Amino acid sequence: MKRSTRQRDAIKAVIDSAQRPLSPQEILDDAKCHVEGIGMATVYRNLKSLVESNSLVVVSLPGESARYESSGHTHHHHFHCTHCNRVYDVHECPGKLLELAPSGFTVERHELTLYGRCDQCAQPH
Amino acid sequence: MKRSTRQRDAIKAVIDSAQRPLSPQEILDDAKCHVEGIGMATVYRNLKSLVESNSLVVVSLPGESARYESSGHTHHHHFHCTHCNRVYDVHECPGKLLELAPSGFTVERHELTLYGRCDQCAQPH
DNA sequence: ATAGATGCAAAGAGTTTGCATAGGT
DNA sequence: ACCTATGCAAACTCTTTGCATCTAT
Repeated sequence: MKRSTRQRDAIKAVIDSAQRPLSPQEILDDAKCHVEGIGMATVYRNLKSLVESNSLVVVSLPGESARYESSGHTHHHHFHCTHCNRVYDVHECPGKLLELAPSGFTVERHELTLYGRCDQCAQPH
Repeated sequence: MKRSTRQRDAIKAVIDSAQRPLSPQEILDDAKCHVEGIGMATVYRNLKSLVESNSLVVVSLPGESARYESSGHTHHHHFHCTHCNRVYDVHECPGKLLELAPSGFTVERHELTLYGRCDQCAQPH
């Protein structure tokens, strides 16, 4: 039932080759290099179905709209550059988070977002 | 320059007396009990200025639109119960987050959200 | 009296949906 | 040939802004 189209292939290719989670707009811009004329509605529709089929995961950061990255990545967090607004993967994890919650609470999952400047936006002097 | 109006006072009162961060819609609904006819634009305008004057802080959780709570709380994180959907404050903090980012990156701030079951929703059986 | 604040409605920004057509199988 | 996927535009939701009016000082 899932057909292979140039648009869908381009969207997957763009996300799979990205080193960081991409916004729908970034995906559209990159996909246009592969398929001229591709529209935003197609991006959104494919993102939705690719998430449903577990090919992609949604990256939700506080106060941000959704970004998307390939599934199958190991547990990681994100670094949000306050200057260029790009989001990077952070593979380190503080761990020991189970103990942070009040007693009686069970921690199943956690999300950590770091904010600051990425290497390309290092603080000017 | 900042005048005291019934609308602004109502908005502050609603947030200050809340036990949890409130969405703009919740704030509007509650404020209508104090000032009939108050509009959403007034809520947004006041939220913005109250945040700028540090009377309120924005609570951003992944995938959620902004909520607002009184400022003056110390640094804390949030526990989001996956069962009852309530959000609790978590005052513990893992610390040592500066070292998690890739080299060349500067960490200025962080947000941590824990997901699981709160004490009232403890795993059945 | 004056300048900031309000309510309404319209404008934006981001995302979703309806519909006719293109295109995979 | 069939039926899904696409592109466009309109619809929707959330938030912001323009403007005439109101109101706290």
